[in-house]
Amino acid sequence: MTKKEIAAMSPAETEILRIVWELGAATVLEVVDQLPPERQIAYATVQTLLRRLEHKGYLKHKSRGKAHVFMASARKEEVISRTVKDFLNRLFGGDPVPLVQYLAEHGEITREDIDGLKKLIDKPKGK
Amino acid sequence: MTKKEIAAMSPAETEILRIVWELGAATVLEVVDQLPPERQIAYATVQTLLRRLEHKGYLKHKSRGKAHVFMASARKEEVISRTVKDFLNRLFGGDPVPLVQYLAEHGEITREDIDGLKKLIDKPKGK
DNA sequence: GACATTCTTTTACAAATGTACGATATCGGA
DNA sequence: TCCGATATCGTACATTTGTAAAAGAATGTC
Repeated sequence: MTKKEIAAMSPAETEILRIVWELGAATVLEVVDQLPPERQIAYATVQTLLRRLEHKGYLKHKSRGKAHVFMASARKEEVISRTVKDFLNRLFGGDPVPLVQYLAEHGEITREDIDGLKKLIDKPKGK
Repeated sequence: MTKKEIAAMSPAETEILRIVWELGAATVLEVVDQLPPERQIAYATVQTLLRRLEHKGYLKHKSRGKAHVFMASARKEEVISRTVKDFLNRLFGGDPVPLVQYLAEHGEITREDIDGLKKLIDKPKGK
């Protein structure tokens, strides 16, 4: 625990958070329904994960009827930034090139994707 | 634990493994010396991590004098593949494009990197 | 208003993780 | 051969993680 403002999340939590992001806002059940078929975990488990994410500051919730609707609390951009950076540091010592290289070599990204990226770089965003 | 042949490694372990890969082969002390300054953990801790990595099948060791020299046991390519895939699944639902996009937007990868990638894609490797 | 239904809260618990101390073994010298 | 310096081994232990059952509360329905 270095000096991280916000507690890191576990892999399982990460997946749940992603689903909430995807849905914008979601109840426990909605998250459960969104889990990939090869990953069936109990309703109660998802609930625990959501609660933990809220504790850690990633999510907040409000009530809709009896159900809790969870939604992002921390800025997604920032969370992704920290998470990717951390991953990169641990697996590649911080150098992103081997990662992207890996993706390219394994056909995970296509030519078109790359052309798109080029545009992104040429035209620095948000300026 | 789905049906993974080899036990997943923890973040801390991942970092240690990367260092061993980087050095090719290394004693505990050599790994310790390679840790980034902002991450100072005790000799004994590194030892434990190395031991655990060996147990899980990522490393093996042989003795050089009194010291153990650790080196890769599992195929690096494969380990990276699994690790990246898992990360991608959890944080981006498996889609690599947002990840690379993030890297591009944040100046983590440059124009040149991208041009290099293009070559990789155009010329499918190992064929 | 009693019930079944649907949610949340509380509580649990084994396994994994992060971190490290103390005891023991080994090696190179004096 | 005894000593100090190095290393490893065994062990420990508080947290976090992954997973979930059980108990309690709110709701819509006859």
